[in-house]
Amino acid sequence: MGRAPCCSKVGLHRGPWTPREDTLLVKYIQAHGEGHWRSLPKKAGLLRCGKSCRLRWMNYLRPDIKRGNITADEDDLIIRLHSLLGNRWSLIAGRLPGRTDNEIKNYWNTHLSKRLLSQGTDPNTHKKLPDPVLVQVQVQAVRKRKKSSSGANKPKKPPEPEKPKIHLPKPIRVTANSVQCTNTFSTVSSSQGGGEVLQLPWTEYVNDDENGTGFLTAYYNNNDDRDFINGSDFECQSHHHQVPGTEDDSDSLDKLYEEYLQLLRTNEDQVQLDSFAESLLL
DNA sequence: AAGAGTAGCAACCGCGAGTGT
DNA sequence: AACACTCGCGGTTGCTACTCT
Repeated sequence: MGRAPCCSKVGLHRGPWTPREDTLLVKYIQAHGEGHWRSLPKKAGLLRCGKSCRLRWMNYLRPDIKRGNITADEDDLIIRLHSLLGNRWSLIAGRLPGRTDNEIKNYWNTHLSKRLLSQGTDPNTHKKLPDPVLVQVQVQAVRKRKKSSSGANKPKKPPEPEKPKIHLPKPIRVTANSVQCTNTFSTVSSSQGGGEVLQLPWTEYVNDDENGTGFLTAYYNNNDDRDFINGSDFECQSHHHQVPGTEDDSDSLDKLYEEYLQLLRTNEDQVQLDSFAESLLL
């Protein structure tokens, strides 16, 4: 990506993680816990730098992550928190259980900032844009609409109403039918041959199921450390479950949201809002 | 059907803060 | 006080899928 590597990475893997690498990482963290990222790759048998391992774990493999389907409430909360906190994604993420800073940052950059712009709001300051800028933004939006509707001969799909985008985890480059998985893992005993089964929050390689929800299940056994590139190495099990520790997520979201609304209703005083923002920082 | 353009997002990077020696 | 090391954060990049022409 154009920059010199931050540390010596001779012989280290880069780019997308393979299922095998994920499995190794998850297994290691299950056994030894998080932390000591520097030494972790070596101990876990990974040819990755510690940073990469940490990132992968934090943004993708952690059991309490919920991915996709950012709700309208969450949308609103993100916008409000951003107006208070700015680009402090980790703080914002901390107020959205199961969401990662990276996901929120991406979601902001690709959706919310554009939406605010189109509504005539500066996504950085959350203030109304000055008219000339607003006009420019609107003109651009109109151009874009014209452009996208100009090939109007063929029957087109109806214009999508600000679609609530469903974020599926990015698929790994293995060809197979996809299914959306929730995100957790757990180790259960296998009914097939007594090997250990590691359930990963993976979303690909597995056959569709009508709910679009399932686990990727990677089979392990002690003397067969498979390379999971081959999709046939997986078995998908459908599960519907509560992500651990999130059963009152909506509650806490609601509470926070209510708290904020209350402040807005009862007091326009910036000092109060600031102190609310301060409290979020703690 | 094919190429060009765009959107989405996982992963990378540098930097700064915190901590230990 | 100075240095080394680790970790976490926010900005950026590049790959892939999708859409348009």
